[in-house]
Amino acid sequence: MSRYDRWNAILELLSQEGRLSVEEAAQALDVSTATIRRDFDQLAQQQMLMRTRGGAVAQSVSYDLPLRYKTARHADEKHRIAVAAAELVPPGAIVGLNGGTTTSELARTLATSATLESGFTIVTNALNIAAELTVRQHVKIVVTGGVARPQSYELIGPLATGVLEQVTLDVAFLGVDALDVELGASAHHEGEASVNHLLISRAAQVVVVADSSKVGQRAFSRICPIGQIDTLVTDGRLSDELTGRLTDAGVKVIRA
Amino acid sequence: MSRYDRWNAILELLSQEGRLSVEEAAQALDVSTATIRRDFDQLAQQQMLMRTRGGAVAQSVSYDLPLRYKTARHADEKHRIAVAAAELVPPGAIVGLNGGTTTSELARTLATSATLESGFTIVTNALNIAAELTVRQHVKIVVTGGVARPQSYELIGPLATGVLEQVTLDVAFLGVDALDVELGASAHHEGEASVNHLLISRAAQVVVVADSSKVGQRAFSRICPIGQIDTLVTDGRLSDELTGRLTDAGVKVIRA
DNA sequence: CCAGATGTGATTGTTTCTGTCGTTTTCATA
DNA sequence: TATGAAAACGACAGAAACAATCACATCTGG
Repeated sequence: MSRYDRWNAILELLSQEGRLSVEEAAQALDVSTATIRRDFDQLAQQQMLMRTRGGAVAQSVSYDLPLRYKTARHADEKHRIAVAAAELVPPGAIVGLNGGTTTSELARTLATSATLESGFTIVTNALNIAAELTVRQHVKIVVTGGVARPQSYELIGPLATGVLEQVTLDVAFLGVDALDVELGASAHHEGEASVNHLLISRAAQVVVVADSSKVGQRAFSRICPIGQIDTLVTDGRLSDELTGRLTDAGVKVIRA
Repeated sequence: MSRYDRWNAILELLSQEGRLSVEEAAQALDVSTATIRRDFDQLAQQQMLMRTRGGAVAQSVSYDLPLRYKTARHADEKHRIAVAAAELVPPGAIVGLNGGTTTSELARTLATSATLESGFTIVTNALNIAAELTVRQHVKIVVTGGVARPQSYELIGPLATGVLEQVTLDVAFLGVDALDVELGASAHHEGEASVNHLLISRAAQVVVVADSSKVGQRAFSRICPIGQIDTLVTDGRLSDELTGRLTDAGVKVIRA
């Protein structure tokens, strides 16, 4: 049983009862109280719960805490990509993020970054990112409106574009389904592509974050041509050939 | 039982009675009078109550509890309220929901309701509700944009109002911090009150959902006068006297 | 197979909380 | 104003919870 399983179990218990004592948790999960204390502290650090003397209380108004400790595919690559991308953000910046697993990981990394402790702003159309980071006091979360799309948690449609037209971003991080030198960035869903297109058009700088398996692929709906992309942050597995072609097209490639 | 639980209980007793003696509190919570005195002093320091010799009295307006005190309160009442409120929604309706624990419970109830299996639409400014219900295929989720407020997960500000102006609702369910016959509905935070005000102004029918402890209370910022409220769904503990006064004011009261 | 990193449990000293007890302050009444 | 009872305060002690540390087990990549 990994630590993440235990964390999930703790959050599960906590969401049922509203509060949980160190002793109870230790018995329920069959570990020592020292471990539970460590877990509580770490979860509290992530704003998942509130520490009290002798236990912990549920933090948010939502009973159903997000189950964020899944063991995902390419987790390691995504994490490295996120760390490298986070370094591009100066304190106080206004950052745009669309939906996707890589951008979600990036959002977490940004929220826990030491250099950004003084605060910054995230503008996003991804519900999961917004819901997860809302509890962090030093991050201002601005959400586009719109209709929620179940598969990706992204908000799309005219309401989303209406809000995006009213904001300006320092840098937009774009998670994509596919990135091709000729076609540019693309997504599976035309509604997402449309909103993502508008998101990057509001940004002074456009950074695509994608693991190397996405590069060279094409998806149904085009987001933007390759020329609008300033930077690509990907993992080290990207071939030198693809890297060269992207660089020739004017994209700065960072292989984390 | 942690100190925060005790503080919760003290504030709970205090809001019911209006005043509370050291001796009463010590008996009710089964701790020494010394502890109660310490608690009273600490709560007074946080402006949660006013100290008197031998006891404490409630503040005139209720403040937003700091997050750390909050535990799942009145879970059972909230569930019954949610079930009763859900019966007011016909299939295919467009339903507005603001943030709060009661409306969150209502959202879950609506999503699992058998009579609504054919589908309906939720318009909300509550991130937690949106994030939780997005996965349900038969519910269309429309989210207002805006800036996320950590304490309540509500989206507020001009971006939120901009989106709300573009929609029309069949029925709006309003979770409130306080409901008073003279003052109407009110919230702790002026930004929330403003958005909530707009939400109900877009609705053909306005239903307030609140457990009985909220009725007769007043909070900082007014949402709307009592005349704009069509129905109140609350729990069975609401006194006949308060029920009568609300009915006289034109509000249909449902005690679940 | 080893070196290093990570996670867990036990031990030990430290902090925090709470109740008791004695003293001081406050308030009502004579 | 004096007085006595109730309330509040301050100091102390015991208990519970916590933090720091160390030792051991497990895992991982070379």
